[in-house]
Parts: sequence; C-alpha cells; structure tokens
Amino acid sequence: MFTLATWNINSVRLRETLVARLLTDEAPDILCLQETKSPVEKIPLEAFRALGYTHFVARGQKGYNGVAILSKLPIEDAGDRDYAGLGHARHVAARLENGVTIHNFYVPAGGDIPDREQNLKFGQKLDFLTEMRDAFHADNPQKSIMVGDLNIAPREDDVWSHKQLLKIVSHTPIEVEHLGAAQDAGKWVDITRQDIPSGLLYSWWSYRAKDWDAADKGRRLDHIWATPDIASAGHNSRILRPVRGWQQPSDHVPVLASFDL
DNA sequence: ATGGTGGGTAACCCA
Repeated sequence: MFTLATWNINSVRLRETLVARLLTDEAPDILCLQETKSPVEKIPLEAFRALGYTHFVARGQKGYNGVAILSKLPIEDAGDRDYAGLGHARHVAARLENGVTIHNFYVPAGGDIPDREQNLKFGQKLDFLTEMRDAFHADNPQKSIMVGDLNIAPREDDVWSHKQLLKIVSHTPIEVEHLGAAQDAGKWVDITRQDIPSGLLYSWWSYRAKDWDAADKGRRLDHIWATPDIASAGHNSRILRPVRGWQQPSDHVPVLASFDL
C-alpha cells in the first residue's frame, strides 16, 4: 500500500515549512507538487530529505509553473511532455519499482475570458487538454496514476454555484468537454469521486474572498485519476480543507488517496 | 459590473 498526495503549493520556496508540515502530519509516500515557481536546482530539498523523502524528480523554470514529485519510495524519472508547445514546466512523470507510473500535471489556468478569439491563454488551455487527449489515446496508459492541478472543476458539485460559474473559466462547458475527452482517452477513473461519489467537494478557494471559510466559494480543481486496471486499489480519498487555514497558505489544499498495490 | 489578494521578479507577468 502507498499513499499519494497532490498539492498546488504556489511557490515551494516560500512555503517550504508548509510542505514539511504536510509531510510530517500526513506522511504520504509520494507528494506531487505544482506551481513550484522555482528552477529545479533551487528547490529546498534538504528539509524534505530529512523527513525521508530522498527520491525526487522535477521540472522547473524561473518564476512560473513547475512540477515536482517527492517520494519516500524509489522512483525513476519517466520523462515529460511539452503539451501545446508552450515551453512551460507543466508535466513530469515518475515510475515506481512496482511498475506504476505517476503523471503530475499543471494545466494552464486559461486567463479570464472564456473565448479563444479574445484570449490566447484560453486557447492554449484547450490545446493543452487536446494534446493530453491525443497523448493518452496514443499511449493507452496502464498501471498509471495521474494527478495535478487540472484547473477545471468538471461537475456541478465541484463548484459552489454551477449556474454562476458556467461562464467562468474553470467550469465552462467547453473546458469540461475537453477535460472529459482527455479522461476518456486514457480511460481514467476519478479516484476522489469513486470514493466520495456525491456532495460538494472543493480543493481551491480564492485569495480574494474576505473570509474564504465563511464564504466557501470553492472549486475542485485538483484531481487524482487512475487507469482501470488499478482503480479498484484506490481508496481513502481525502481533501485537506484545514490546510487552507494554515498561516500564509496556498490557495489550493492537498488531495490524497491510498492505493493497495 | 467591478475589484478583490497573492506569488514572482524587478516592468509588470501570472494565478
């Protein structure tokens, strides 16, 4: 059995102590981070190494984006892809000794206007998702887990108000459709929703709310998926809402699952 | 309808 967590950390250097706290409190075997906002060589690994996370793969760039996988279990680098040719560090993969591959994604947020004619970033987000679809279709992934900040809340109960968010980037029908096509192409099973099939679930709350907890205008942007051959091994899904209340928090909280493999 | 708060970097980019 191993446990896996995914967390958009919004700067791993600024929030090194929060990462260490999660690793201490929850001790997942594997932690996938997004928005590390750091070149790989400047990620503060010593504190994580001291907590038993001696294995590490990452991709990074200066100031933006960045993905990393910290692991207590041995992992090997399984490569990356530059989806949509953006030149961004938004994907990295790792392979465990049991043959399970873990993909860590940071899908583009897509800007404010949900129209690719008016907003290049929205088009790039859709193109990124289309290339994910094509890659999953070509690769036919097996024994694989994919996690990350997908920047889309696909279901009505993944947002505080389906109606009010239909034209808001992250919950528009075209984004949901593109994400669904990528999910279908890899036959990915949403492990969080396998475990928690109904009810409101959020993993992100805006920094801009006066009182994020009271307003509770959240969205489920962070996901854990698995291929059908291992999906039934996934269980014990959790979303750590209290982490949003930690001092100087990320706007995202960790999402966890366990796998009996 | 608008602006609200963060992070990075060193003018404004991005979320």
